[in-house]
Amino acid sequence: MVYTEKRIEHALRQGGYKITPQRRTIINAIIHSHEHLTPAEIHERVRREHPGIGLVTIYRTLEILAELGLICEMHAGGNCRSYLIRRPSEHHHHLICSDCATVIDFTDCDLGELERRLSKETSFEISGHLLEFVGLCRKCREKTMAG
Amino acid sequence: MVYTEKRIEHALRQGGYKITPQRRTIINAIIHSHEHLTPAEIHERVRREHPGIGLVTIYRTLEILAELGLICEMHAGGNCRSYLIRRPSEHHHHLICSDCATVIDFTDCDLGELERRLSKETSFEISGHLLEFVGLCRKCREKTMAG
DNA sequence: TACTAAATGAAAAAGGTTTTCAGTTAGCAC
DNA sequence: GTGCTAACTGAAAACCTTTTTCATTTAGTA
Ligand SMILES: [Mn+2]
Ligand SMILES: [Mn+2]
Ligand SMILES: [Zn+2]
Ligand SMILES: [Zn+2]
Repeated sequence: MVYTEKRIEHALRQGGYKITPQRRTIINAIIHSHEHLTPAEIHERVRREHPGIGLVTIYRTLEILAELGLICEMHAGGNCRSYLIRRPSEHHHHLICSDCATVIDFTDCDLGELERRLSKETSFEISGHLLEFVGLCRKCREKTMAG
Repeated sequence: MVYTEKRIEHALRQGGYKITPQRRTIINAIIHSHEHLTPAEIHERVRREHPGIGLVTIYRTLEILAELGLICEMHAGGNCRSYLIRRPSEHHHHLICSDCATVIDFTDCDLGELERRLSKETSFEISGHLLEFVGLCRKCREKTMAG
């Protein structure tokens, strides 16, 4: 199941939220990006099509979309959240170099069994997970050796 | 191998950093807490013993300790980082309720094989990982059903 | 004891996020 | 269509966390 524009609008209506031009534009920006976007980045993109839109509106819309489980919130280092549309087929994780911040995506996390066990033990209904590995990439390791 | 005060001080010296009363107090606060502490929380605790210490000093010390790999940096929701001393024996992860923010710790993540494979495929030297599950706890599920 | 690089704290600056509020609009009833 | 109302928007201000700057102090060493 992939979240299309239509589906997302339906979910919004279900939740008692209105469909506004601003929200449509924001949703589109997130759907059409395969990158994790920060609120500021989304604002920048949305502005091209909808100048005058406020950054506040981005925040408010993101909050609703996250609450409805339509987008994933990510927390990387620093203090920048970023958001990605929830695409089950593109579920992925990150391997991050702690030195140069290079990011490598990987898709197979294989956490199903762990998830089932945790769910059973804790009575949680688990809806998602965040997995990140941190380490040193080859370049940075070689740099360290040399220095 | 557990990070004791002595060991941490040794690591600091190795790195060319000085041991100050302020740093000692900060390290102690982190060592003696089994909770994840935010910089502000650490400041609050450290103040009791060392009034007048600046929040800046907390930030600067945390940066060094993280750089030396002596503490783990965590990124939960919101924009609050938190830190925990690195205790290999207490390596753990979180299951977080997206509604009421209840946190349940779990220890067995079993990511060794995945880590080895990623390391091989990417030539990264992996030093750590972050794993969090998000879902709804029983109480919140029941609340939703009822409402 | 004297020296120097490193560390500290106050204050200001910088970011990111949230709140407030007056004006606007989507969705619905008629 | 017309009107109504709750929801939404944008500007500005408030809020919080984190970083930078700079004058002063201190740890570690000679
Ligand atoms: Mn990615
Ligand atoms: Mn914990
Ligand atoms: Zn690197
Ligand atoms: Zn809950």
